Amino acid sequence: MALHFYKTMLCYGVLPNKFTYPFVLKACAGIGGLNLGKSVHGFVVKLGFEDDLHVQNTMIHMYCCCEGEVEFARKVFEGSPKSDSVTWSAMIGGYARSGRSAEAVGLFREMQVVGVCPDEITMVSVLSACTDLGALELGKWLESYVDRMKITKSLELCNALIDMFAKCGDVDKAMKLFRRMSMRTIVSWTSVIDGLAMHGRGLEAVSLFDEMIEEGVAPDDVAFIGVLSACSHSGLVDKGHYYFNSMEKNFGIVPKIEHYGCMVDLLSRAGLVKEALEFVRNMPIEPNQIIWRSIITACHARGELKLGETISKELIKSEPMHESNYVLLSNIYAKLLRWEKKTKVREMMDMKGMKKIPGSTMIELNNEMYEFVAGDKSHDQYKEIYEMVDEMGREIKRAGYVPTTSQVLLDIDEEDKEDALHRHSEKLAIAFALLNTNPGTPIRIVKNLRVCEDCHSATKFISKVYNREIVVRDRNRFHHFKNGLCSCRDFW
DNA sequence: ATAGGGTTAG
Repeated sequence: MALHFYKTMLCYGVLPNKFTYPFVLKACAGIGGLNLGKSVHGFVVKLGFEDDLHVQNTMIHMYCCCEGEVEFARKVFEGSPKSDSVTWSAMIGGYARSGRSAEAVGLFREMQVVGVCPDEITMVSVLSACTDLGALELGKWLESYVDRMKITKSLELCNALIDMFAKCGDVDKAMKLFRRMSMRTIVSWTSVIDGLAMHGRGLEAVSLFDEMIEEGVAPDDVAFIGVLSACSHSGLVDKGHYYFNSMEKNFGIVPKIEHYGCMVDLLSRAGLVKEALEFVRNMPIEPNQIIWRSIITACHARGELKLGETISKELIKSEPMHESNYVLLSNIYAKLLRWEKKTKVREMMDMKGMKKIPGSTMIELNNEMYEFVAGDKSHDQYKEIYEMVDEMGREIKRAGYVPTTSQVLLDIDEEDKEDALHRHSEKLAIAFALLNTNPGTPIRIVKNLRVCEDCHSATKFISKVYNREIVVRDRNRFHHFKNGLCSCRDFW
């Protein structure tokens, strides 16, 4: 609409002024078309408004909203003669939304060096980057910074803090903040329910959801995803059915593919593979690949290997360029000890020029994020780290650990497989943490994929042998390892 | 007169 008026304005020969452009650029941002944005940018330059701070700020925002065009935004940002908190927030938010969280945090640090004061919106943007990184220490520092600088704790800022604490591994702190809030929206409730769900505290999540309804806050579709995934991560099958059925009946919310996905996941994880398949058959909408993958994972876990193989093959046919489909099939062959078939899957991937997404683990130490990938030797300390990994291996074996070699992708002999397992990124990160932190300090790591069976088992032993609490955030949820046990109770 | 922000299945 705004753009329509702008075009009409130009047609009639009425000259826009510098106040016009923020509106126009904002409309472009909403559409996200790069060419449109560029042509408006051209007009801005022609008319000489490019040095106006407001125009620049909206221009940065506009480029950030065009898919994958943060670099254009960065150019405008670099070229701005003046900047204020809005300029920096727009750029930091742009990086955060495009998954370039480390750069977002870096820019926030730069902002302080330059001496521009962040406001509550800047803090929301940098907090969401921090959440993505899983950097709890940074998050805590940001919270204290907000207090120190007397930045207004707006509702959105509180929500961002809750989400940060929950996703950085401290749900109890998230819960405390939530309880202290005077005003809460559905977003506040959902953030803390999701947080509890991720930590496997399903019963608490469910009771909070009930409390929300009692308080008269109507759940929306996102809140239902939260409560259903809480049921799924904690094996609350009956409760899951109850909430799913209540969606339409009591709240008039038509379940979407995500909700069906949660239900399939709930049944699959609970080991009810047949029921999950039955549920898929009766769904009124087409199941997607996510749903099939969660069934295959269940087949793998429950030993329904033939069924898993059949579905995997179908999935590869319909989505041949998705590497995780091959990984699932190859894991099934590994469990069947069909190494030749497993190698074939690997060859299929190679032929299509695909690679397994490398597993990586991040860890925060002394205000710095360190990233490890399997077999990584780029770190200064790598010799010590590998020695520590070997020592860890010896110590936990003595405590009863038996390596789970079936998930190693390569067809190599048992000893080499064990070796490959020892070089998994999380083991490197844990060794690095054991070397560089004081005894008894909890270790927090963030994985980009799901934690593998062997690392899960090894980490349990490490937590006992080295007397450390180890908190692992993987792609789906948290694992709190303590004294040889994991909070997921091996259910994940 | 104009600009930047929070929750989403595996």
